[in-house]
Amino acid sequence: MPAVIPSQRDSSVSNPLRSRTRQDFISTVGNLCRRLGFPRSVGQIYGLLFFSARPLSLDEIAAQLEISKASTSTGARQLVAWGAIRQIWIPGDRRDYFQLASDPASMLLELYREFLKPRLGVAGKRLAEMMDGLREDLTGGFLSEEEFEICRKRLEHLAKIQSKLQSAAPIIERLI
Amino acid sequence: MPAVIPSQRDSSVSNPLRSRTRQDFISTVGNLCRRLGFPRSVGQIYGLLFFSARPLSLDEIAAQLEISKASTSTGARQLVAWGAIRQIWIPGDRRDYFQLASDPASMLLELYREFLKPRLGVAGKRLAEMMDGLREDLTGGFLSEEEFEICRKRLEHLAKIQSKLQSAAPIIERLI
DNA sequence: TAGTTCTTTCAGACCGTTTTGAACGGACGA
DNA sequence: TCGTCCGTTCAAAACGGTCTGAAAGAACTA
Repeated sequence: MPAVIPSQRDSSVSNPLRSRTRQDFISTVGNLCRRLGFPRSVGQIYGLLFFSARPLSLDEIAAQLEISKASTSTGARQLVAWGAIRQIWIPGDRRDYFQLASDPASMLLELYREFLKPRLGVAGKRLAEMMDGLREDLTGGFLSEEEFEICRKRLEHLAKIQSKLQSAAPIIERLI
Repeated sequence: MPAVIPSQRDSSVSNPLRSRTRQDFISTVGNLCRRLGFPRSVGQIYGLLFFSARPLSLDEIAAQLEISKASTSTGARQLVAWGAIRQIWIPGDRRDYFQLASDPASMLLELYREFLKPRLGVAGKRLAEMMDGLREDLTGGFLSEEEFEICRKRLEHLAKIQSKLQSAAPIIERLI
């Protein structure tokens, strides 16, 4: 029988569990994620690894955060996909270990490229389609001439903002 | 007894309700809001007013979107606070009318100023506090020397990113 | 002051998402 | 081939936040 659960590791190493700052950090990142529309657990995992000097296994992460292995598994894979953490293989150990990726800025870049950038492109197409649709609605008699003109102006204004943002994209990328 | 509910307005005006493009726009903005963590109804109201040539009353908005007056009231006030829409008083009419604010870009600016910018400032203070807390945890024996050093480096990296973003703030503001 | 009209507030219903325990599947060693 | 060890997937529960109907509030008229 196994002597202890994996999370109760060698206590000769000082236990970061007792660091209050670390707890703060974990819950802060957790809340940040929640506000951004991601699962809180994703942020917690990142926060835990941020304050961990060595790679942690799935079981260790789940035990220290007191969340299920299921959440840990999906959350960790999410973070790996974003380039926020790395999966480490330790020879002779069948477990997956996770470690913070070296550069937190690269994660920001990845998130930007995955979420914001594609949406900006889609938005441009979408706006163009809408302008066409608007014309059809006018000829179809679903809009008066006056309404069409106002909507057209507003859509064009939006399109201008969109192209401005899109042209700013390379600047932002370089910034990070 | 009232003859008709206020939303059933003079049908001599061509009815934008039948514009398919408009429906698309409303649901798109609604979904966008939902993804950003705001109520869908807020986006729907904005979308409706975006395609409306004249100011609409609370009742009209609620009726056209088929949502409750309660949601409409809170949502509209939210949008007014962001500068996205304006409240119009029509002499001799006690109802509140709402109209799209002239400049959608100014709403972006307002949202940026209200949400992103203050958070950046708070984040800076927070990181500084954490650095202090980390030192305390070290002297308190809750962290080993090695762990402290690693965490310190990472926190400093974050702080660098934070200050970079904060210094970029004026650039973004000028962009919009 | 009573009555009307319109907006806001609030407790509870409701909905979508995250989280969980349990079952599954794959890889390894004996 | 069996038993063990891990990671993933799945249905269902739990949670958090929005939406609603009803009641209260505010502003005005007669």
